[in-house]
Amino acid sequence: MAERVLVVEDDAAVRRMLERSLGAEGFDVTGAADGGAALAAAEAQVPDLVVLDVAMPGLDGFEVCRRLRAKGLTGGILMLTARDAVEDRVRGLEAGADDYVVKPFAIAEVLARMRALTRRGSDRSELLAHGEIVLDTVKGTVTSGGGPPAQLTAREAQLLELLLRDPRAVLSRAGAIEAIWAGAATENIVDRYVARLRRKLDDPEAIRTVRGVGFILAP
Amino acid sequence: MAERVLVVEDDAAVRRMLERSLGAEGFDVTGAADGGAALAAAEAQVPDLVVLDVAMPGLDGFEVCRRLRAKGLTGGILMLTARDAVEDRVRGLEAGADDYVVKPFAIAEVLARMRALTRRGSDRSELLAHGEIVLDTVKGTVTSGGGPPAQLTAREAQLLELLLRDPRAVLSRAGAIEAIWAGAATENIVDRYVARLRRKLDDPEAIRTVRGVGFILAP
DNA sequence: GTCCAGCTGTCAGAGTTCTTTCAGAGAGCG
DNA sequence: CGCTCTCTGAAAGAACTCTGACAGCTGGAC
Repeated sequence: MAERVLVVEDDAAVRRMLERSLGAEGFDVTGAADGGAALAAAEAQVPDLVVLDVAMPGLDGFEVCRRLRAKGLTGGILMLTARDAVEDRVRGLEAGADDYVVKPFAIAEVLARMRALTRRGSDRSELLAHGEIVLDTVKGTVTSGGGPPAQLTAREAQLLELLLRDPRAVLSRAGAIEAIWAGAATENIVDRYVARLRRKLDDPEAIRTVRGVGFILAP
Repeated sequence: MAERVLVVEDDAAVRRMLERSLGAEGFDVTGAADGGAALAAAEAQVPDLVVLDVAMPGLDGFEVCRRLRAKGLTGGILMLTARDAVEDRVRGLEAGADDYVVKPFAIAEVLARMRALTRRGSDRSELLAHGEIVLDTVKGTVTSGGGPPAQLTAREAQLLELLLRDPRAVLSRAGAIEAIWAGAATENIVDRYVARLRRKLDDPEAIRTVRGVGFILAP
């Protein structure tokens, strides 16, 4: 029922982080530490999606990707590539990958790309809601309380999406920065965007501050 | 044990099909043919999930949704909307629905979304309870006696947690100061926070003073 | 190429809330 | 009654949050 995802990444810390995040999103996650393990795992149980690091000892990501496709894997393949390796991306796509995310990546971005890959063929537009707030994650617009839709910027939309994906949990500044800014930003940036969202939502109460912890959507 | 589902759909053929399919999946299904019947059924037995057709004569799905929420229904609401009515989806979500499926729908999709709804709401907060008091140690909120949750400050929450972790023991001032203030504070600080907790718990008796010894939760 | 507009991210200071102490009022006990 | 222990209001200081200002960046228009 849940989508099966195979995470292929040799760095154990990164792999565990991905496994945890994807698992929390409802994916059924399997990890593999190298190309050989990845091929074996894909054989044992065909995944719906593969998240594949390019740089690995032994079989590299391109080769794994090619072999998976050669075996007839039709699911989406998302590659993780280094920041400045433009040609790697081309090679990855040529090898049969569907999309790529640049390292260091924001979790939110990986999730968004994965959802885009699983969505292919389904006609579902991307709406996320909680209370009066409805976010269109494709257009990047929100409506709240029947008012006219407000256009959000990319960051604003990511932050609101993060809140909406887990509407009863407190989102910590650190968690938001990890998910959206890949861990590289001042904590104050979260406050800054929360303030902008509160203004665009036209309701300062829509996002509450939990002092010392983070932010949470009003129930 | 089984989740109670209320299916609200005016087309008898579709309704019966849903009832049969959901029943086969182990849900405990009740059907309603119009908005009025739905509200009555929800009153009689609060459902865990509601599957709600938007287009109905009389009270439409939006209105039913709004009224269910107004009555305090917290369970998931899944709306069935027409294919090309994006606006309807927004309206539905704004009215308090949690998700939607486009008609004509695949029964598998309805099931998948229903399972997603039952799975969610699992906000992995840590709860500590004793008697009527329930402390959420992540959000730092308490509810006591069914009232609305009160937000605690960091220190207040720490002190209450200390009491709740060993609800039958008397907590001495020295012990509390050791645990929370690392031994560096005036003993009076404990009295001060006990007083605040008594007020926020809305029950001065909830924490008793053991003269000459310390404090203990009421049994 | 240059200009412009909008988006991002940082900083510092204003604003708000929490923490802690103190002193004196209040309550229990012999 | 007198003593000790407990409770509470006030207030200073600390911690946290919010916001205006600003500079860098990007992408599009000309």
